[in-house]
Amino acid sequence: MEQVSMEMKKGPWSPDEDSKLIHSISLFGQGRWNSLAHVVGLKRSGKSCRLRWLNYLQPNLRRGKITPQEQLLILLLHFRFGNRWSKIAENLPGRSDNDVKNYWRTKVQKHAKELHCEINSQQFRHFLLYQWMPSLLAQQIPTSSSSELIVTENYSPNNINTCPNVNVISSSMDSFVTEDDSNIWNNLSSFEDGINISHDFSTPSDMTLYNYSSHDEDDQYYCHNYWASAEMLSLDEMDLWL
DNA sequence: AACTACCTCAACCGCGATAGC
DNA sequence: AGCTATCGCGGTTGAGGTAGT
Repeated sequence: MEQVSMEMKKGPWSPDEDSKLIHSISLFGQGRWNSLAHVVGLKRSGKSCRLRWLNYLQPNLRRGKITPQEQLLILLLHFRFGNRWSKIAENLPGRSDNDVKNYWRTKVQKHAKELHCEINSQQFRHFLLYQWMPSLLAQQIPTSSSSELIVTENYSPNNINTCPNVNVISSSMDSFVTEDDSNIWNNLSSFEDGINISHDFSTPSDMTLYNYSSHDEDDQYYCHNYWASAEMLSLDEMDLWL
């Protein structure tokens, strides 16, 4: 049973408490959180220590705004994992499950509320797939002279090459890939083999092909695809996040 | 400048899973 | 097998900051 005592301190951590916890972890490593707190005289529960370390003190944590590429990953991964924030956070280097959870609550749920629809409704999934995610994807463009995002609706196995109802959204972004972002970009660029994404051919009516292409100053051509449906975004055959 | 509304995010809680005795 | 301690997760809260009026 987690130790509950009147002596346990709650609320915001002081710099002194932080340094005590860091010192303790440097000596004994993570785990046995109650003991860690005790040996350096921290009047905090093990639970509180663990949370402070994972969400704030860990040296590899990223601070600041969730970038568009991180937002896109969160949306994609939420289709697959649902509210399993820690699972989603595993794929966002330097972000904690709390960061992901906070983003979802403050941004995504807010959008759903503004649209007067349930977060898990078909209507909101369509909004994510056809508006929000394409707009985020359009910001994922590496240094390039031109680029375009093509959204093809009403996909079926028979019209894969006919591309009806093509909308072209032009966009450009001069400085996308930074040192810190490169890892995330590597994840996104794996969509170039987007045909690997499995899907249910028996119900293809709302399947969508997201095709993102660009070329740089040297005329090197980039093409990234992924398939998605409003019902699900199944990435089962991708080993990217497994 | 003062007030209010909104936003962000750190921190808490409850609960289930797991490990160890 | 049953009990206790610990861990980890998801849901929620609220303090502090910021933007708008």
